[in-house]
This record gives sequence, structure tokens and C-alpha cells, in this order.
Amino acid sequence: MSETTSTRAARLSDVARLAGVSAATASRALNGSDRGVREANRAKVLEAAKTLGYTTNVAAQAVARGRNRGVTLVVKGIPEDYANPIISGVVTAAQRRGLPVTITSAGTDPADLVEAVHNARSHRPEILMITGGRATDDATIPELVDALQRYEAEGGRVVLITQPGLPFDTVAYENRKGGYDMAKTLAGLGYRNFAVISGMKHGLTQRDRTAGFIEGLAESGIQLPADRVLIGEFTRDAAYAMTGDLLRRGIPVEAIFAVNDAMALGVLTFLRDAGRSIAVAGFDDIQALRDVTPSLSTVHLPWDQVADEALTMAMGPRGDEPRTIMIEGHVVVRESTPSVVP
Amino acid sequence: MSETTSTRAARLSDVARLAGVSAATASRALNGSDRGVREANRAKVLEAAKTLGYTTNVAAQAVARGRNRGVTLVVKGIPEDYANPIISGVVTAAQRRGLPVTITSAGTDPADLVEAVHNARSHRPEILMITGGRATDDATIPELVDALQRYEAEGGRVVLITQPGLPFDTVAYENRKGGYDMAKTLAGLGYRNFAVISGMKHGLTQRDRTAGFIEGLAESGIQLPADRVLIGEFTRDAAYAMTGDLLRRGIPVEAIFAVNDAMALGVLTFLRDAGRSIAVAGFDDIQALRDVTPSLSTVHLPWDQVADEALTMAMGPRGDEPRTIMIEGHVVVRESTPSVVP
DNA sequence: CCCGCTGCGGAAAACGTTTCCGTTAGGATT
DNA sequence: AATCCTAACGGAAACGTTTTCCGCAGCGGG
Repeated sequence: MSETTSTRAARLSDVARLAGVSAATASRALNGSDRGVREANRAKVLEAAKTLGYTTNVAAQAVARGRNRGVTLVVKGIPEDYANPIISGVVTAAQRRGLPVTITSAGTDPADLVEAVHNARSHRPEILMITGGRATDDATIPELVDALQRYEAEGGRVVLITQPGLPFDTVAYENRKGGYDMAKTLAGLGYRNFAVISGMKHGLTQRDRTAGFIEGLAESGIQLPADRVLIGEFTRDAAYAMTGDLLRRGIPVEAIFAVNDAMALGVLTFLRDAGRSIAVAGFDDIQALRDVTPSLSTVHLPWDQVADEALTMAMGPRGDEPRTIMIEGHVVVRESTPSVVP
Repeated sequence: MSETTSTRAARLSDVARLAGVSAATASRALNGSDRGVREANRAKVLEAAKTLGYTTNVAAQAVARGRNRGVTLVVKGIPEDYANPIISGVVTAAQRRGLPVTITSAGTDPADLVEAVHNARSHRPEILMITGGRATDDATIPELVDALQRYEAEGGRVVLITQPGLPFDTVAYENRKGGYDMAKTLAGLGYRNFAVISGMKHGLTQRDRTAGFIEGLAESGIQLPADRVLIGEFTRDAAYAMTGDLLRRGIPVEAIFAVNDAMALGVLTFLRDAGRSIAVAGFDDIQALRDVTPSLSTVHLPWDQVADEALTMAMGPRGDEPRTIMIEGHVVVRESTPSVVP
């Protein structure tokens, strides 16, 4: 406890004094770009800042400017081990534009999301981006919409990466069509007996993907009995467990459609552990798939493009109406769904 | 452009006025926990905050308090798809303690790290946590140390999750010993001809793991020729490519040690693609391994514990001297390194 | 020689909180 | 009934920036 000389952090006025200019000039030299500062002074300020180890106090900056630079990304349930492709997409896209991005995570509970949004809102970022599926039965939606609308009214920018339907600029991807296409593809490969491993009942993402899949099957002349749709948590581990349940029931299944890749991996691994050979298909085309055997058939989504569109929309002028950009995916057939010889 | 009524965000004084109390009281009711507020008033304030859709302006709060609540985590190169186990560990550990965590990512370049730290520092968080390997030849280290020491002098808390040796509280894991143990284990399984797939020359993590491995081999009576240590980027893709180089050279290799799991997966996949059967071992024991075949032998590290120790250290009192906590891993033998029958 | 620009610098007023400190009310103690 | 304590409250001064507004100098054109 000897050398704990608790110094104050250097502040702008310190820099200004050392450089022999006013705080206003120092500010202009360091951050405010619009107005000119004589070259000699600018150099002195930069020099002084360096010797003092000065860092802008962004909090103070945000207070003065009324807004925080950059984008705040609210994500549902980070701790999943398979990286969320949206996160890396947004981070890279923002980096390319020189925007700082702050990630705040919410639990999987809808109420957590609202809280996380409140939290993010309290940072007053220029851009507030929210990702994570919505649920139909979600009682917190009105509250969420309210908070976000208020935020927009205050001059903030809101972009959603999720299902369309909320009154905000949205980048969405074709969940239903992806499921539909996958069903047709699998039927085309000769499969007839299916099961679906899905997530929480009311989640829109999984609901649309499942509904699309069922519709695609129906159009191929295949009825999917209700008990073939298993529902649980939206995670790899839950999918692993659900596959066990499914097999224990002794239903003859030829192919399992999991509503996302992480879950599909859980299914795949369970089947391998159990020594069963059943076709598996997923959704998302996360990078982790590259290292898995058999390679997984899935619906590819161009995540980088999704993130990029979202950022472009956020940085562009605000439209009169909320816009929605739909991104299409396409089915990729790999080893996990070999064609069936009749 | 009709209803773009750009309202001001509600501020504390608005809430106070509506509740019929002073700003001071409103502040105490909403955030300042220490002092008492009469129950009736507290209720009125909360009510008013709700109807106004008030959110604390954390920037202003940070300015007033002089510090931002929570931990800022600086990570090297987020966009890797295999989730960094440290990130999820820290996020969960912080969540459990009710601390908000902000993640800022730096590129892979050392200079990027310094910049990211400057950036993080400018947020004035209570806790500044840095993860990502250090390099020996890193010219930016003095600058980094300087910035961090200044930060501590200003009253901030710095914790590193990386190699020991810098004058800050550090949580480190036994890289050298892990490599060493892995070598002995593999030798014990009967392997004799090895190659190592490693990352950037001067990275301490990979250097220690590699050095430990070589030492372990030596102690088992095996010399590892220098040309058997391949060096490239610290990523899965680079490892994939390096494995190709290795095989093209026609060296008879029985087992490949990759200095981390992501790289080991690249190796594994290349071997599979090339139809070769060579033993592979990694390091870290990331969760993604569960879904891969053959299951990968690796050095297990208790990441949740690492993160937890780091947070505990950060929240506890500051010691007179920087402390270092070493976390040990242990070898896990799985299918990718079957025992060799001589 | 005067006038109006232009370009730059500084003083000071915001920005939205927290917190210090003084004040008041009301109950407990003599 | 007078005094002392304590708890709750409010006014106002911070916190570290940005930005507005004003002043000043220098300069070219009339």
C-alpha cells in the first residue's frame, strides 16, 4: 500500500494547460473534426496528450454530445459455445466501418431481453441493434416496442435482426421458405419418415422453420404426425436429449430436421453415440459444420450479408416507414442426408 | 417525415418533478442504494420513472461517479467462429455477480490491442479485463503496460487472463506443463514420429505449449527435428493449410500436436479430407469438440474456473503486489490418439 | 483608408447525474 | 417542556466534455 498514489486521470483541461491552449482548442484538436485548429497548436495538443497519457473520457463525451458513438448489440444468451454467426458478422462489419461495437447479452428469458434493451438504451448509442428470435406468446413485446419507439423518438436508431413484423427497420431471413425448401429437398432424396427437433413452443424462428418444413412435406404428399415434432430448449444439449427421447419411443424415423445447426449437431452426436444411422439436416450453416462428420446438410444463410445490410440500413437516412430486408438462404446437401435408394 | 417528433429523452429531473420530489431524492430512489428514502416517495419516483419511460443515462452517471460500473473485456480477434471459451466464461461469471460486461474486440495485430485498451480505458470501467496471448517480440508491450499502470493509478482495476509476467493481477494457465504432459502421454501411447502445428512465432501461448511438448518428448527419448514444427496463423484455417504443407513434404508422421483445439480441428478435417489417418491432439478442450469425430484428445482447461478466479480477484481488495493465479489443466485422451500396438 | 470577410482562439453555458452539506421534522430522552 | 438525535430531503456544486457565441487579427477589395 505504499505506491498506491491514486492519481486523477488526465483530463482535457490538463492537456490544454500543458499545451498552452484553451480546453476548447484541445477538444477541437483531439476530437471535434469540423473546425480548424492551427497546425502548430494541433501538434502541441497531440504531444501533450501523449505525454500525459490522456484518453478521452467517453462518458463525458457522450453526455456533452447527447449520444454515444457506435453500435450496441443486444444478443440473447451469449454463453452458447457455438459462436453466434450474427455476432461475428456484426463485429466485422462494424469494424470495417470504424464503428465501435458493444455487446450486451441477455438471458434466454423474454423478460431478460426487455431488461437488456433498457440497459442498452441507457447507453444512448447511435445505433441499437437487437438480435434473437421473438416469440408469439411474448407478453413483453408491447413493452419492448414501447421502449424502442421511445428510443427512436429520442433520435436513436434501431435495427432488428430477427423476424419481420415489428415497426422498426428489420433485416430478416426466410425461415419459412428455408424449412419448406429443405422438406422438398429431403423428400426428393427419397425420405418418407421424418421427425423435427424444435425449440421453445412459441419462438417465431423455430415455428416458421418448422411450419415451412411441414408444409413442404405436405406438398410432397407426406403427412407429419404431431408427435413427430419434439419441443424443448433451443440448445445443442437439449437436442441431444430430445433425440434420445425420440428413439426410445421406437418410432421408425429416416430423417431428422433440427431447426438450427447447433441442435443438429446435438442430434448428430447422439445418433453417433447410440450407433444409429439416421439422416440429419440443420439450418444456418454455421462455420463449425466444416469440421464435423458426416458433413451436415443445412440451409445456408449469408450471415455476413445479413450483418452488413443491417449496418447499412442503420447508417443510412431513416425512411418514412420501417423497412424490412428479407435475406434468402438456400439448401446445401451434404453427407448427412444421402439419397435413399428405394 | 411527419411523426418524427424528436423528443428529448426523459431525464432524472423530469421524473423528480412528476414525482414531486427533488432530483437528489429521485436519484437516491433509483440508483443510490446507501441512503434512505421514505417508502412513499420511493414508490412515487418509481411510478413516475415508469410512466415517463425513464432510463438512467449511464454516461452521465459515469461522469458523476467518475467510473463506469461493470467490467470491460478486451478480446483479441472475436470473429473466429469457435467461440472463445474465455468470453463465455467471463460473461456467465459476471452475470452471476450482476455485473454488466462490455466486450470490445481488437484485431490480431499487437498494435490493435494497444488501441483497444486505450479504447476500453476511455470507458473508465471499474474492471478492465484483458485476454489474449502476449508475444515476446512485442514492441508495444511497454506502451500497454504504461497505459494499464496509469489506469490502476487512477483507481481502476486490471486483471489479465494470459501468460504471467506482467505487473498486474493475472490468471494464467499452465501452457508449458500442458504441452509437456501431452508429449509424455502420447509417447506413452507408443507414438514416435511427431509434428507440431503452431501459431505465430513469438506468441507466448503457443511458444510455451510447443516448448513444453518438445521437452516432454525429449524426456521420453524423442528428438523433434526443427522442421517438424510448423508455424503460421493462430487459426483453424491456417492449420488446415499447414497440414497440407506438412503432408506434401512426405515426412512420416504418426501424430500431430496442434497448439489449440481450433487448429486441431483444422488438422483433423484436412486429414479426413485427404483420407489420411494420423493421430491428432489439441489444447483447450473447447465445447465444440463434443460433436467431432474422432473425438479429440486434448489438454482440458477449466475455463469457467479461470473466468471466475479472474472476477473474484478483480472484485476483491487490491493486494500490495500483483498476484498470479495459475490454473492447471490435464490431458484427456480420446479417440484421436489411439494407443499404438507395436 | 475603410469595410467586410475569414479563420482561429477562448469564456462560458450546456449535458444529466451524484453527492456533499445544510435544514427540517419528529420522536426519544431527560 | 426543553434538548438531543436521527432520518429524510433539497439546493447546489461537482464530474469532463462539446459547442455556441463572441472577439480579435489579418487580409483583400473598393
